[in-house]
Amino acid sequence: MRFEIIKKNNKNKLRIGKLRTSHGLIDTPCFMPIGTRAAVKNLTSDELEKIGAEIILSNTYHLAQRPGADIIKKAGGLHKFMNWHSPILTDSGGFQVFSLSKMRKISDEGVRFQSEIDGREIFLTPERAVDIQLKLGSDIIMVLDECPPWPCDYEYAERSMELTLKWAERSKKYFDKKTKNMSQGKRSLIFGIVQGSVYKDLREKCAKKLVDMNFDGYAIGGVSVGESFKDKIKVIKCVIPFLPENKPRYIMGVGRPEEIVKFAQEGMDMCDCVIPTREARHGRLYIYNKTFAINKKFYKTINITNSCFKKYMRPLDTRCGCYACENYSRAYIHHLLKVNESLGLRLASIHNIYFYIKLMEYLRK
RNA sequence: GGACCCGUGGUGUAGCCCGGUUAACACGUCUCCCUGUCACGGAGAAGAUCGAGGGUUCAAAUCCCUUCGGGUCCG
Repeated sequence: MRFEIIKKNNKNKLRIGKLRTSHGLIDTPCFMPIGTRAAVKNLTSDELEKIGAEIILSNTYHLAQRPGADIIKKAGGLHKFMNWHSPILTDSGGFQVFSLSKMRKISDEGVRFQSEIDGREIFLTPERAVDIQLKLGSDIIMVLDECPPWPCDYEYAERSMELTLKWAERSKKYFDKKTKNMSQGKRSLIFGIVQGSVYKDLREKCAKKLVDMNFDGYAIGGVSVGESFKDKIKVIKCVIPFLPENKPRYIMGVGRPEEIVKFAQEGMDMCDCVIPTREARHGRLYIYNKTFAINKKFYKTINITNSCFKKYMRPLDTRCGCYACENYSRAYIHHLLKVNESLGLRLASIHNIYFYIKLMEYLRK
């Protein structure tokens, strides 16, 4: 078994488990820091490891463009390339179908992007996306999907979901063919992605069909594109009953700490989000409140660039065990960000990722 | 002694020649936003009665005169 549930919470649907990948075990529920371009921005792999990150996420589209999958393959794979020895999940480029929607065209065959860097064409098909991810040496491969925008009318959502299903089928078929001779322990995992926007019947249909294809895990995509928290919960609640108990569930691209907690309590096992790293760079830092009560307001945020921290000589959080809090004051980090010193970005990122990683540890207790 | 240049938000400048609605821009300051990263990014706010005084004009940062401050060149 690649995924094992160790303990279930009797008050809610939270489940504590372990997922076995070709680069070791990860504890779930887990949060995956994002390293789109083979780096979690401003951090070394060593720092990430010390923070306690067990798995990171990287990106097919961006790496295919620069430096190119072949170069990473030549380097000995993404792990070796970036000196990260724990698992890596790679997103397929499906999110770029949404985020770079101005410069791409979708057809049944795949997605044609016009590079935002040099204008050249990048053609992703389900097969190519799998191929690239295999070259990268990804531990968890995501199928190419179309992440539809929000709001999204029913007709579009349906068409889009059907396309995502077709692509999922092609991806799985291609993946199976390419990996049939690999031993179970070495083989990457491949996850399907449930789409269908906020429409219950579409989500349901998509989930059922994907489960029939027998993926190693199932993701819920198409969230965190502008819809409300309630919509996200609604989607999760309608999808989960159709997902197998013994496979990991991944909610893509979320979220705020309180959202992650709720989703884990609904039975989600994995999540990822740019929030801790991006907001760190922009000065918003996460601080736990005195009593860690998971259902109440358990944290606050501060904007470290605010002038009130100019002379604040104590750490961001005196109870936090991160490198930034153990060694530096708010005033120092305030100063670094104000003068655009990259160390500021680094310390802020360390703190926020630590916050998220600790949150998952609390959840697993 | 003579000729000339420059004084505009905290800083650096544009606008002046050819006068016309709430004086523009960059940086700085302040605040907010960020959800499978086009992202050290984005949005907004505060802040100058244009060195001072007078004149011309319906109207002056803009034209004229005086004056103060800073600078350049010639003797």
